[in-house]
Amino acid sequence: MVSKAYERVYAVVRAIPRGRVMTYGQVASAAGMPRAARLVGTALRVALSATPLPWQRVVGQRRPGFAAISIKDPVGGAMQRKLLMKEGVRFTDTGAIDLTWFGWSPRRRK
DNA sequence: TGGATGACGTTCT
DNA sequence: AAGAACGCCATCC
Repeated sequence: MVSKAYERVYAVVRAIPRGRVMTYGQVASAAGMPRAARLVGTALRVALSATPLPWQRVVGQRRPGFAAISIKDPVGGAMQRKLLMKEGVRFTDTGAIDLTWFGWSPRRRK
């Protein structure tokens, strides 16, 4: 049984289009929990073996306009990067993602 | 019930 | 500029 909070997180993540990404904080806000960014990470970790989900499209905000892989486990992190590159997301030489190109705002829907 | 735990984010050194 | 320190909050034990 999955909690209500997690269900909302999953709903937001499922709405991220292929080739775009959202930060944990953005997902939390969109799910109605503006300050629960950490919960998003926990929810996705649990979801790995629970429900099919484009979990790779959620990344950590590093500085305004840029995000990066935030998974601690190096193996999982490498897999996420691989999946994102495969769907067209480009990484800078320092491993950052330009949110002005690949960021996604569920409100603006474009 | 209470304290520990992060796939976070912001602020302060 | 890099790193430590907090604040956050649903779950876990």
